[in-house]
Amino acid sequence: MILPPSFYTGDTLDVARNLLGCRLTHREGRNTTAGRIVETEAYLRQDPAAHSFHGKTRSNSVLFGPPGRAHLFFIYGKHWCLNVVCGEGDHRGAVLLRALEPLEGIPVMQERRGTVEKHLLCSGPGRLTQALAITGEFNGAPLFSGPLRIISPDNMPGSWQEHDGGQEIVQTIRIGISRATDQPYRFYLKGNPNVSRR
DNA sequence: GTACTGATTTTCT
DNA sequence: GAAAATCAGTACC
Repeated sequence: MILPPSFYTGDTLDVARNLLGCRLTHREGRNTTAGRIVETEAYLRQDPAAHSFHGKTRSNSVLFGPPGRAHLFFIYGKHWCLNVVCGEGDHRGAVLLRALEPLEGIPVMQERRGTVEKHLLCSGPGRLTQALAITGEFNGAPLFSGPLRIISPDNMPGSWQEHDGGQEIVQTIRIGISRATDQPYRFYLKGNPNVSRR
């Protein structure tokens, strides 16, 4: 089932954890690409590392809008990164999708990424957007309707953490930031080869 | 396998 | 003008 808007109004850290195991799909005619989310990072409202920390600007305005939408930002002159807006009011935050396990449209991903190695297709925030062809045009797009969607795991909702037969979740510090580096807001599925870094 | 470095552009702490 | 939630290539173990 498609994750409903209400899923995203929860606590940002819970959303980051519960997104693990869910499926991100991009449907574009015959080129559907999809992957299972295996790594996320949470960025809270009062978080010096968050892009929203210094207030609303032109590029981050989506972070101040309704939850359940995509926020795309361009970084280091090359890469698009995909945030999921979540929380409500003062608790609003964002979840950065950092890595997927490729599931659908793998040949298309290989072509877009310029490699056939499965573990290099979506193992990083810039890599997964390139593999699924997600760019700035999706900034503000909903994740519960339209071409971009996040689907819950196939079995019972509420059992994300068990759905892989006791799949363990690792919680640790975030990557690639220079502020609030000691906060354990990164989550990934233990042992998954598609995680960007151990 | 890890470690270092350059690329390239958008944004505004 | 500097910084940025990154990646790919190269060097070396």
